[in-house]
Amino acid sequence: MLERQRHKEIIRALAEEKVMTVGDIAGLLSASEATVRRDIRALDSANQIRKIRGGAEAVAPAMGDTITAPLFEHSQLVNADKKRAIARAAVELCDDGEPIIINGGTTTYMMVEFLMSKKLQILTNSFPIAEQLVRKSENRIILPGGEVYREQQIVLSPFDADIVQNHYASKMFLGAFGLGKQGLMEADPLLIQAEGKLIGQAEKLIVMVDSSKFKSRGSLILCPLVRIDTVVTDEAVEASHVALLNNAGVNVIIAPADGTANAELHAAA
Amino acid sequence: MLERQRHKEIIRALAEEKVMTVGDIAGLLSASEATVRRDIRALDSANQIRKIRGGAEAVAPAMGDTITAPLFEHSQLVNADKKRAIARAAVELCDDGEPIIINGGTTTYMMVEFLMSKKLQILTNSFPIAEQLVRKSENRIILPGGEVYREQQIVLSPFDADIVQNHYASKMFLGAFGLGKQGLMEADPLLIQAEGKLIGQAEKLIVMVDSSKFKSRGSLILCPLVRIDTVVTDEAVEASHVALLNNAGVNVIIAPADGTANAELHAAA
DNA sequence: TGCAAATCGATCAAATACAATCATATAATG
DNA sequence: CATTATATGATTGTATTTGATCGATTTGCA
Repeated sequence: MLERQRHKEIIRALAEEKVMTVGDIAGLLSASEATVRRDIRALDSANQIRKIRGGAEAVAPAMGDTITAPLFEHSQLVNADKKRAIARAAVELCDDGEPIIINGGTTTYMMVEFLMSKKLQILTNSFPIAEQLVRKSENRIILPGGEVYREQQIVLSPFDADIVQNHYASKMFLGAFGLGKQGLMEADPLLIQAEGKLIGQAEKLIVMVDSSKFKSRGSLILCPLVRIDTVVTDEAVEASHVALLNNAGVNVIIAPADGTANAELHAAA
Repeated sequence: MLERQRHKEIIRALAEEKVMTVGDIAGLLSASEATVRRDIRALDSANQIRKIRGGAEAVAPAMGDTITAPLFEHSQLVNADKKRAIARAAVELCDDGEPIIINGGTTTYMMVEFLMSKKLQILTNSFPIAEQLVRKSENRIILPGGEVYREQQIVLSPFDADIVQNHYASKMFLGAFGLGKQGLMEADPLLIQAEGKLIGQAEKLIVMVDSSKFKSRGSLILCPLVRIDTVVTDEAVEASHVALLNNAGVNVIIAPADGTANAELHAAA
């Protein structure tokens, strides 16, 4: 049977059964389990079905149209591989059930892929992150109140009284425009405002920056280095930058490019 | 049996039984108690059910216009044509630029289609409404802070301090579980709280109920009839119900079934 | 209050499912 | 026809899940 036929049949069968085991599907298609696993993986990455342990399930039919429109444009493609590796390493720092905060941005958005199988309590101002995780994961999602800004894709309110004040997390993940000895730099005043609100509600700050961010500078200082607990970056980072961070008491995790090996930890002095 | 199947089955069973022991669930699933405990813990941390000593209970005895997830698709089909007509008539009441509030629910969700071409300032606790309008319209979308409840598809917070306090709207649109001379009825205490928060921030209440809602009753009174400014319903509504509402000072708009003709206004006495 | 029964979480061994790899079969290409 | 590319199925080692057991904790009842 052709691959295309199998895919169609799997989707059709799942529309009825909702959930099927690998064995069930293999029997239905008269194909080996290995092939079925490959089909499931392919259909899952195409968002046609959802891969679960033991088999597959139909994608949760939401109220409206199924949405797969691009959430971000260009900047997501810049250093995408590195950002993905960084995101993977960052998610590995989380334990199930842990309350975390995720600030909006293209780098942190890459975490979604790895958060799917987690069960965390996630407070995020990122509308796309919330959207994906509400639909496709079992994480508890908490949103701050405010207006949804389309350009930045974040939820932000100019008011102080917000339920964010009632939440506390062990870790907060955030990207940045630049990172240097002055601290964490940002360029967009709106983002500064959004991040500032959340930073106070987390114990440890985990900054996710690809190595190019050590060069670029933002005009606005978000927080000093000492406030940062860990920086997750990629292999291309210079040793001097790692040393700078370590001296400021910041741990540095270098995410492996291929994602197979373990992340390398450079503990602060 | 697959983990996901068990989870689904547990949620489904709890929707009926409200509360079950670990042993009951283990028997139902033909699984060991250890496994059931693990499932309960997982579903509890995902906020799908609540873990209690000895077993588990449903997280909310939710019914009414805001509906539990599995029923959501189906209930959207119940009276879909009427709900769509009602939604169209409701949206026609809005002028561009106007600040409005939309409460979550299947009836109000039908407004999305007609809101696409509008440019309103919309405060809504409905996650799917926000999702659609953020992506496909130019309306300004404002969300209250809180957790996203998957069953009800709404954003809700147990805390009082919320940016909702800083917003005011000329109109609030909401569905209901029932509507009678006692007032607007709802079934879920949590929803009462959520709706109550929003109701205080709006000048005029516009209730959207198909004619079947005049029969059904909720156990909880959300607000008295006099608080309601307008009721939008369908052609099948009985004259006595219209009279009842008019006598209480409530305007009644009857949405035409085909949507071509104009809505018919029965002004209050 | 104190005791017994029930429930819970942690731990561990067995069962199961997984991804990766390799060999074979099938199809496409020159 | 030979060769390359692709798809399939089997195998292997690893990771996850499951169910049983045991001590700790909580609950119900006297």
